[in-house]
Parts: sequence; structure tokens; C-alpha cells
Amino acid sequence: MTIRTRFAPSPTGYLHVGGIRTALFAWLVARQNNGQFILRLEDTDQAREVEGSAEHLMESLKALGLDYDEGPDIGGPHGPYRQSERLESYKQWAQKLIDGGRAYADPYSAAEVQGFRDEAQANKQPFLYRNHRPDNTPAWDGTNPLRFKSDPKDYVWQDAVMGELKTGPEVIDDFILVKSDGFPTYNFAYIVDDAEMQITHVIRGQEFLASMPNYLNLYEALNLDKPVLATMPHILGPSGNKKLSKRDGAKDVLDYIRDGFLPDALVNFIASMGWNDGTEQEIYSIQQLLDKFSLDRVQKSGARFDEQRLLWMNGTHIRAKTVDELYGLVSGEQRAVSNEQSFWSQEAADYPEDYKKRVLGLVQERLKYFAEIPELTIFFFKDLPVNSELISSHKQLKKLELTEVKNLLEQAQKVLEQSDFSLQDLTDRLNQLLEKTAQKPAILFSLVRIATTQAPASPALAETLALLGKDVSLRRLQQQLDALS
RNA sequence: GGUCCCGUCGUCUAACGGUUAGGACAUCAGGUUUUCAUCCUGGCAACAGGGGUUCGACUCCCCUCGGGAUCACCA
Repeated sequence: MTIRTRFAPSPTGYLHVGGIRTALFAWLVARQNNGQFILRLEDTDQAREVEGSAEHLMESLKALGLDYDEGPDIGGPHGPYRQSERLESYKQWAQKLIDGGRAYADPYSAAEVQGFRDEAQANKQPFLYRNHRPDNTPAWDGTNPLRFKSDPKDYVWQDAVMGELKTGPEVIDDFILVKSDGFPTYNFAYIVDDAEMQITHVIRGQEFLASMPNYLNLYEALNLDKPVLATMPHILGPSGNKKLSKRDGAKDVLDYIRDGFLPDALVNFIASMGWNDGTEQEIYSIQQLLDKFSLDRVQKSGARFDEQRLLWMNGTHIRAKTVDELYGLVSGEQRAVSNEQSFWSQEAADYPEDYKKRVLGLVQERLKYFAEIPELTIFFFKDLPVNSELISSHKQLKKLELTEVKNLLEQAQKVLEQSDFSLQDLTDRLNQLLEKTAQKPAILFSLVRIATTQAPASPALAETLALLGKDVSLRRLQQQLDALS
């Protein structure tokens, strides 16, 4: 039997890191077993639907490389893949249930049901609709809700993540199958769809755990084999213990992509929240994840979202790339997402590819995400105005007399004028200057570095100068001297 | 409140009854010819509490406490 997993979000907003983990794990299970991964949109609640979010969801999946074999935009043998287009199916399955005496029209008004609920609450009793199950029900004409006629009993079942689970009959009730607007509820629609789409593994968040016994009851009534069930714990916000939300910094995954986080790093990070292979490995490639992932090693407890860790992980993934790979990603040529934006600053536009690659090589080790590139590299592309603060607030340089600062810069100027600006020559001459001036590198090099970059931080001096070139370096040295006099 | 799930450093986690409770992020202190970063070395830091079972418990059982989920014509 081929493994078929699915991701079935409702198009009610963007996909954040918490939500996408479920998709990732489902994708991993499918891909590692040579199976199929299906995207299905659960859009049965028209009121909550958010315009454009379906496209957004699909783009997010693609951005992370979670490709699906069947879905609303690409079709497939079991379509359509939007629940709103599958109403006919639900009607047929509902009819089967009615014919078998396992579903009935709910004769009460919403207000009446609410009355029962309030009454139960006032008596501190749990509310169960089936305590009010009517004896004679009208024929179902679609204007009333259709309810499941449950068969309350004990259940013991296996969850691929949680292990053995058990509940009593008190949690099973006559829930609504089809709403009075003709749309099915999630509880009914997902089971029908999974059956028709031959889904083998249902991987979803723990908000559905409490409803499992009801689902088990429905599977039986429908005479369906239940799929492998896997419940994922929630990802929690960084501070509170609430389910991760936008407020907690749960950014849209696409925001991370736009900020220049690598899909591989994002996937690695998301997978490592709540899953590990039992070793001390932290960094995984997608392929390694495919080789090693298994549902039974998924954590049962929720994990907190820690952006620091994401930052670190993205940095290590960036460092693992070759400069050429990085260049493709940064320039927007190798990215899967639709935003072809380049992360280079505008000033970099006219510089040749070769130059930009060398710049990238120099900042690679300090890059946490691509959006930092303009700030980190701007001085390679344009002269920054002289910032006297950089010297006056420098912990070593601020102790120097102005004349001494100028003297050192002038000496540096002379030495550099004679250099051919190859890395080796620059290194040699800078070292000679160090001896000649009897200065500590902390002073001499800092000074030259500041003068030639006007930036608070930059790569190693000799390499920076070599890349900047003779003209630019000397010009900036002169600008610094001019500003000092 | 009922039901269910969960509980190891601040955070993510390892541990299949026997370990000085390990790693990583963060943090702190050093080191690498400057800065930021990288890299290296080292430090701080956890079994929620209480009972059992056992020669021996982070591991198994019970209770308490704490956190979460759910009790919709939302998913």
C-alpha cells in the first residue's frame, strides 16, 4: 500500500512556523516512503475564509520545498481538493448514514440547543446533546443540521506520537455532520475526504485530540478502516505558554523567506522543535531528515519557539554553502519563491558579479540572514561620509592625540601607495608598518579600517583593502585626513 | 468545572532501572594581529514535589502541584 499523507489547512490566514511543522512532518513521512503528499483546502466555513490565503498557503509550502503531488492548483485523481467543491460527496455519505440509521435531522433551533447547554452548565454537568436526542426526527431536507447518531463506548487506540490513548463513553456525543447551510463540518468532511483520497496517515495538531473518540465512532459507523493517527503537540510562544500566535512573534513563514532565511535552515529548525533522532546531531539537511525522521521520536510535549536558535541555525546553514550557491540565493536567481527581489543594496547594482561574490565571501561568516547584507556590505559599494564618532568613541583610539592619529594615517597612506594591493603584499606592508610605528594592531589596524570603511564593523583589514582596491582605499584615507584637519 | 495530553539546565533536547544526568542555543570568562563575526577553551545552569515498587528510579506505579488542549451549525 502506498503511503499517502496530507496537509489540510483552512484558508483563514497565513501559515506560521507552528502550523507548517505539521505539514513538514506529513511531507517527510510521504517522501521517505516513496508515497504521496496531498494538499487539501478545508474551506467549509465561508465566514472565516480569508481572501488570498489559499494562494498564500501554497506559496509557503513551495517556498520551503514541500512539494505536493495533488492539490487545488494542480489537480489529481481524487479531486477536487477544495472541500467547498466536494459537497456532492458529503451528501452521498450523509445519505448512507441516514439510511443506516446513524444520522438524523436535528429538530431543535440553535437557541433551544443553547438552552440545554446552559442548563447543563448551571447544574455543573457536562453538556451532551445526546441526552436530548429526540425520539421522532423529521426527514432531513437540508435546512436542519444533520447529526451523527453516536454509539458511546470505551476506546483504546494507538497514536503514532502519543502512544496508547484511552477514553470513556462520556466524551462521545451526537455532533453535527452537516450544517444548516449545507456545508459539512470539519469532523465529517475530513473523514469522507481522507477515505476518498485514500489517505493513510492523518497527522495533525493536538487540538483534535479531544475529538478523536468521536471520530473513531464515525469511522466505525461508516465502516471505514481508520488511518494511522498522529497527534502533534503545539508549538508555544516564546514567553507565555499559549499556543503560538502572531503576537508572540510567530511570523508568517514567508516573512522569514523574505528576510533571507534559507528554506533548508527553516526546515531544519522546525523539525528540530519536537523531533530528534536520539543522537547529538543538530544540523540536518533535508536528505538527512528524510533518512532519519520517524513519528515515534516526535516529542509529546509542546516546544517553545526560540528565534535565537533559528538565527544560529540559519547562520550555520549559510556558512555551509559555497560562495557561488550563496550568490545565487542572494541575487534571487535560485530561490523557489516568487519574490525575485535581490538582497543586494541598490548601490551594488552596477558592480560585476565577480566583485559581489568576493564581498559575499568576506561577510559569509557573520551573516545570520540575507536582509543584513546591505548594512554589512554597503561600504564595498559606496563611500560613506566620514563619521568622526567611530574614532572618538573607539575604546583605544579615543586616547590618542589628534596629531598622532593623523600621523599614523599619513604613514599608512605612504605605505599603501607603494602596494600593488594584492592580499599578500598588503599583509606584508601592513605588518611592516606595525613594526615601524611600534603600534599595537588594535590601534593601527582599527584606525585604517575605520578610515577606509567608515563602518563600525568590517571584515579583516587586508582582505577588505584588497577588495576595495587601491584607488578607493587611498581616496577614503584622504577623506578621513581631510575631515580631521 | 468534566475529559484528555504533557512536566530534564532560561530555551530545544539525550537518557530504552545502574551515567560525575550528556549535547546544542542563549549567557559569562579567556584565546586567535584590530572591530563585528567565525573558530577554540572553560564556567554557570535541570530530573516540579511527595509517597511507593526495587539491591538500585530521571526512567515503573500512585497522589499532589504546574502547564496545555478540548467541551461550536470553527477548523
